[in-house]
Amino acid sequence: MTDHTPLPPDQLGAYLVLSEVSSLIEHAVEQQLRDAGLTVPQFQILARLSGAPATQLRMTDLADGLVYSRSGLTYQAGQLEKAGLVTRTPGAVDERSVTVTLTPAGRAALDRAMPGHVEVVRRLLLDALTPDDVAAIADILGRVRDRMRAAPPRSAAARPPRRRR
Amino acid sequence: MTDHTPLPPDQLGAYLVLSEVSSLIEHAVEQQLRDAGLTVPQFQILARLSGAPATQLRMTDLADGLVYSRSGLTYQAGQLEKAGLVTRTPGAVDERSVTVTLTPAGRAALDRAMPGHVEVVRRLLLDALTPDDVAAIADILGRVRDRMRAAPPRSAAARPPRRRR
DNA sequence: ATAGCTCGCTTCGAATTCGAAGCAAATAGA
DNA sequence: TCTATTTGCTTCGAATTCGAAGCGAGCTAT
Repeated sequence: MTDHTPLPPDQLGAYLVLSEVSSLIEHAVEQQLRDAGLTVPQFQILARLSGAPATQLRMTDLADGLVYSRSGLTYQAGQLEKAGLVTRTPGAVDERSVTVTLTPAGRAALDRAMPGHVEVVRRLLLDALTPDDVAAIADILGRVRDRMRAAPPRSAAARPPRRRR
Repeated sequence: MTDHTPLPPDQLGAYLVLSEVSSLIEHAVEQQLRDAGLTVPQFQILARLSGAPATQLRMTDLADGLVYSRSGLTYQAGQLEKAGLVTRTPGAVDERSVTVTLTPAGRAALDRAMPGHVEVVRRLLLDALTPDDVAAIADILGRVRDRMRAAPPRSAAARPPRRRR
């Protein structure tokens, strides 16, 4: 009953090493960002905003792309707002939506955190990669990502019908 | 002042796609394990125990390898013990250490969760990889991991001197 | 226009996370 | 040996996480 054909060792190994490396990087990044006074999710939010037109996005747009729970995003947006790194204003067209905008202070915080962030990623990951490696990673994992994104990952399929009492 | 030579786009891309893919996999795995009544850290602990001699390890051995805080491990070990999946006994040789042992119920829980786990990993990751891809991932990320493990990642260097008052 | 759904976000409570501090056993140094 | 340090783990409090439930705005079909 517990059959399901176990994974071949090499496939298992590839999976494990992928998890391990990204865990280690994430934890190192977390550590570094702590020194800069930001958490990982906060940094990700600011980074996304900084790349958006007019440095603003709706909550929903932030949620996609960030692998994050809705309520967690609300919480972190609140934290960022409290810290003055971001403003939340009612959506222009849709009264329900909320537009999150990067403030100058937010930009500054990001600029302050970024060099250390880059340094960590470079030291832990990039310096160990040849240009060919970089290309291979981008190619292979890019295909994997596209495949995963195609079959809706988390937000979709969620929200079961929601029957009314 | 904010210089530090930004990352070349291809390197940045490789980093981002790596993070993204592993995040997506982790969240999918999390979801699947939830159905099996386990959390990710619990599953990882059980999995490591199942592969250890006599299916037992000391807390410290568990801590290394798992990217996890000490106290978090204590917490999860407590949960697993409460659920009867694991026992904690004082270490045989060193009175301070704690030996964690997989129980038959723990083994059963793992056996119950594993097929679904494998299925998710296969569907999301492995089915998208050619044998060459698998080899490339293992090779490249294996090198990265070794390099990271060489320069102590988290447990080491921690514990600053701890001066006595 | 209006009832009933969907959508975007927030609130809620419970569970989990972390780092710092604490404790006791082991070990090293004198 | 006896004192100081290190080591292995737990406890503590605060912060963050999640999913479920809630709320009101917007659609849609009648």
